[in-house]
Amino acid sequence: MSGGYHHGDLRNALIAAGLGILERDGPEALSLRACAASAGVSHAAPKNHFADVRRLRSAIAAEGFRRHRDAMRAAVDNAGPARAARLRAAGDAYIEFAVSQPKLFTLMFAIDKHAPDDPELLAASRASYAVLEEVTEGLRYERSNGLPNNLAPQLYIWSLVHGFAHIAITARFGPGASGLSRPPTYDDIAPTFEFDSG
Amino acid sequence: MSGGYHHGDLRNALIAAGLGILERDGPEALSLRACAASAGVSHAAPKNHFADVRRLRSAIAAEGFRRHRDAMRAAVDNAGPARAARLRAAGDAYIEFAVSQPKLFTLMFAIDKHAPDDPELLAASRASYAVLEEVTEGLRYERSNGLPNNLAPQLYIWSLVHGFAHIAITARFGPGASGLSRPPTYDDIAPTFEFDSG
DNA sequence: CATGCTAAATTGACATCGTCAATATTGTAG
DNA sequence: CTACAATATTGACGATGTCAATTTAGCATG
Repeated sequence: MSGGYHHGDLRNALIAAGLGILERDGPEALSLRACAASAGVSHAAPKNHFADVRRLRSAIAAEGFRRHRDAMRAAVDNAGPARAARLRAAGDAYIEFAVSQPKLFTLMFAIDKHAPDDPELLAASRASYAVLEEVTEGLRYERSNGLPNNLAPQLYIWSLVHGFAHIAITARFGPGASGLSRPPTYDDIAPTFEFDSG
Repeated sequence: MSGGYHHGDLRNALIAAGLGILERDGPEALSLRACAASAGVSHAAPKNHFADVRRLRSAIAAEGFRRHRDAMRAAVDNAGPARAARLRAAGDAYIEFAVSQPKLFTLMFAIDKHAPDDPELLAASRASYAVLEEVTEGLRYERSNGLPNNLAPQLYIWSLVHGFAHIAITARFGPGASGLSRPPTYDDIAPTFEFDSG
């Protein structure tokens, strides 16, 4: 079946091609036609699997979120039972993923380039967030500055980690490349937190 | 001079047109030709002022950073002398800017769409960061979790605020729209900090 | 085995975009 | 007044997303 008129698994082949093109040539080169060519099919073949370019990008972003989740999942599972260690492992994996694959990470959060209603992307991103929820469960969040404690600690941690990762990638604005001469880690920003007893 | 063969101030007119198109029709519509048409000139006229599309986007992003800075500057100047109030004002302005103009804010940090060496953009972004540096000066940053304190409090605050703003805009991944039913503010994430005496 | 249906891929076309080269126009310095 | 430099126009090219029409292959049904 391979090489014939019918590809067999063109949808996944296009996603794989897109991941390669994105990594190699950047987001501007990530076109429907380039993916088609890379997969060895004609320029209009993707139409049968993706309604438009946004759908293809959404599918690639969804694959990015799955890998993002897998990276955090593996790191957490490898971190032992201590909650602080698990949180740190997840944060490290989050940042490491972003820094090692900045183009994919950027696409994952480039909402303008997505299909606004892609259920696969929604599910994949929620699965990724679920790991953060898991490792921040039972986190106590006390502030002594007298301000109202409006936000869940999950969102606090996520904001901190995500912002740091995004800034490390962008490296514009402020001291170049976040002012670090080595890869950034969760320890760089880890705030003071305590878990509930147990 | 207006309406004639020579425009007079086409460069700024194109930036203004671009800001309008970005706000109204989104980043996909922000094309060189659309800006030219909106400014009432032919499709190739921008070539005399911007070498390519990336230069135009960089100029628009630079204008975004100037407005971003002005918003924080005004908020800080309006916040009185208390350091905590000034920090809060800057953080609020940062987040408010991002939420009220998400497309412009996104473009400002969309490094892939910029000219990598635009000095105007670099200067504008640094000026914006300078406000954050100012309001975080003398901030004490103590952590009791035994982790190394690697990062300057400026970068910690910036990561937190930027991440929260970016997440509030993206609103994908995790609880919809950051789980808030009202506009996010700096108070939502303000950590416990103290300033040096004085 | 033959037949027809359907999914999937191809070709060809079109509008739009960024970019370039050639040309035309204007303002201004000499 | 004249030449020149800056700026704008026109026309063209390749690349892209998308659509319509067509062709092919796999599969079920008789």
